[in-house]
Amino acid sequence: MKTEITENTAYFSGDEMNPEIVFECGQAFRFNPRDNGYFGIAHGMPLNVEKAANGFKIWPVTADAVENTWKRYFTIDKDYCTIKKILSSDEIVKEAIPYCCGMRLLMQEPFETLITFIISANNNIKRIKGIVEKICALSGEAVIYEGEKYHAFPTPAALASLSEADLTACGAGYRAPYICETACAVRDGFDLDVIFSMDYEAARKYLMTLKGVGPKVADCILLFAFDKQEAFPRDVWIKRVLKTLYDFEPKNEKELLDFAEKKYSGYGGIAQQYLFHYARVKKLL
DNA sequence: ACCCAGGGTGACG
DNA sequence: CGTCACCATGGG
Repeated sequence: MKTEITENTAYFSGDEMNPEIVFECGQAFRFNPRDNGYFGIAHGMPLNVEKAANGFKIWPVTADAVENTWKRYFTIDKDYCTIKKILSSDEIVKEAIPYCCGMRLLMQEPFETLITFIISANNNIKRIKGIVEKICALSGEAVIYEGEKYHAFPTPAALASLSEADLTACGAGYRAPYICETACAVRDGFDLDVIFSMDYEAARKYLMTLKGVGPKVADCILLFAFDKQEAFPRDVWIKRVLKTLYDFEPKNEKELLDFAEKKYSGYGGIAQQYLFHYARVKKLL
């Protein structure tokens, strides 16, 4: 996509981007509707995101932040037009694509993605958002924007300093000890950035050594923070889609990954995201 | 009261 | 390797 910066606003054009789909599709939990777009905190900075001519705009930004942070966050170099063409060879994804106009996968911060998807286990999106906001208010650094106070997602050290009781009070339920243990592990040296240089299989195993991270959560983290497009998170919705639309019920992990690889030629994660959104808006049982 | 939500853990074959 | 009870919380 093309980038243009005027004042404190950056415009990206050349490919569709729909903030509503991007932020309501269950990959990110800290952006909410505001005016004609969405507003949230990412990388410790406040950000508005809105549709614009053949693309979208974000503000307030500096040229530095656009170059070093936001281009990457929004994966603006990824060409969804081509990906859609490839995925259209599957008739069922082809039917889902029109419902997903402007969908993009983000590259979110690894630690935030790790913790929020631990919270996502056996939970629903509305409640996940509530829990995350409470945790941020409790231990995230304050961010002031237009006179209002917001909070960054906590650092590993800040989150690790909370007690299980603190997290339970935020509504984390039985996931509280998982969050504590995993936050401590990262604070004490578990390296998340090394995952960028690992292949999908190795990265998945590595993440699953953390408490509260199983196969599905690991796939979400790999897809939504590390851009590992082979990841194929399998939640209750996707299980329904595969059964209802493909008459397919995988017996094990390998059978599912082979299916995804064959059907979606390396873009399983993106196909999955289209199907997830499609299933939800169509309320597929 | 029951069922569900972007599931994982630990125990047991 | 597969199965299964159990886990907390709030909304339908």
